[in-house]
Amino acid sequence: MGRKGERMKKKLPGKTVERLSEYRRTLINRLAEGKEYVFSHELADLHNNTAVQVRRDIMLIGYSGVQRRGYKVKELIQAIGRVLDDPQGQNVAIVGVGHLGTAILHYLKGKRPSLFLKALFDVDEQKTGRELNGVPCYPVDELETVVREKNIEIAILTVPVEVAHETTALLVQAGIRGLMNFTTIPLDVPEEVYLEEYDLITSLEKVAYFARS
Amino acid sequence: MGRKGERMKKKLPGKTVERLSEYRRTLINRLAEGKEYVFSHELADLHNNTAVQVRRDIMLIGYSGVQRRGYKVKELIQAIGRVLDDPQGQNVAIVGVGHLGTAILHYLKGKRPSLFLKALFDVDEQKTGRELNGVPCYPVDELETVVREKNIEIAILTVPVEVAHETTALLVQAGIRGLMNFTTIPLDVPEEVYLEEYDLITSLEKVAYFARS
DNA sequence: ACGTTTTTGTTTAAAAATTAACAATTAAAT
DNA sequence: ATTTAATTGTTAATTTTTAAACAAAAACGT
Repeated sequence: MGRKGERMKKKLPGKTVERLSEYRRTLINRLAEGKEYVFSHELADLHNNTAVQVRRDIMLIGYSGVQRRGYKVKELIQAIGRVLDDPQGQNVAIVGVGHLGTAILHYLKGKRPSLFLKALFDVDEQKTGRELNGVPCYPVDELETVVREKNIEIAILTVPVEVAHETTALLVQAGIRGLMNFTTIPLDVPEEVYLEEYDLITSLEKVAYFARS
Repeated sequence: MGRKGERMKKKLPGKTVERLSEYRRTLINRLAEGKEYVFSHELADLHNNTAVQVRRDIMLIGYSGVQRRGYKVKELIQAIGRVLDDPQGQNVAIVGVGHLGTAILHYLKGKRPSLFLKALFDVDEQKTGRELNGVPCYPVDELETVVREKNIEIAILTVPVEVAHETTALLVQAGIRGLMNFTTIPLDVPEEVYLEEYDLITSLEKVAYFARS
């Protein structure tokens, strides 16, 4: 894959991507506070990691700070954006508008300018056929049509666990490219779909384990 | 720490703990379906990882399967429980009963027999002073008292981001041992408190990044 | 102007996690 | 009974991730 000479941005390590996303949010806050420069050790302290880690992450995206003054906040935000954000933006849907779906709907609203929350899906007729928090909600029956028409690349799966597998099949069928799974069972998707599993119970059990003496 | 001869279970790698938690849930389902044995490659297929990884994880908890027949489902569940679960159980609270807190409240209910959801906290007087889904809800003012009285070790933080830091300070003050942060800013806690950050936006940006070609 | 200090960028080393390799064992097949 | 195939347990190798080390550059103090 990727013949010699072919142009092809190399993907960053997953952990680095996560950290960059976190740095960016902190930086946006700092910028709003009028801070012009930031040192690697400042970012490190704010994120419970080391200055070296921060510098390395920033090095990987090809941005350079100025020695003895740190990184220029505004430029660094832009540099992270060039790597993390798609220039055309990416369309997102939330599938399953229960408590969790609703929470995410509110979280996301207006947070990331290059991620467009374009559709919600639910089976409850109370919810479909109208907008929730400014986003149109469709019946799951129309999922494939809507996903294709609106060119939705990414889905957040917050349906009840009983229908998780069948809903995933629908999404894959509709040509989704990325999937965040918040249900409590692992999913199976084709290789070309990027899957991120997030299991609440697992996280809690992990905290419980390490919180013990 | 840990003088020679002192009994002291060594902690497992975090990743292994996560996987064990996931295996266990799958195993519980398999047991309910009447399956008596399971092969490492079956578990692997269900969790998008390799048979070697599964065997290695199981090896680390000191359980042995029987060759050519796999692992005995019931025993493996118990073996995982001996490692992950506290014999006395651990008490948990959710701080912030918005959509996310409510979602977690419903998720958790009756899921893990050794994690006891003992209290909710909120500032909204509509919610406090009564039970929600069978769990008593207290005003945040009473946090320290209730946490100490009920011996709550673990807190799930689902408050609005603006009060995340101050609420964390309250929890630390009250002697919490583990903290799951669902707010969108990183927290700072003393070393003795185990902190797990889960950032929704970061996860979504990661999916967006890797979903791109 | 010149040395000192601070902070970056990058290389090298260390640690952690994953994967591969394979001997040992056991059930099933012949 | 003997062979064959399948699966575990564990060691070794690889890869990935994190941390350490340090030269180079730039602001600051004198």
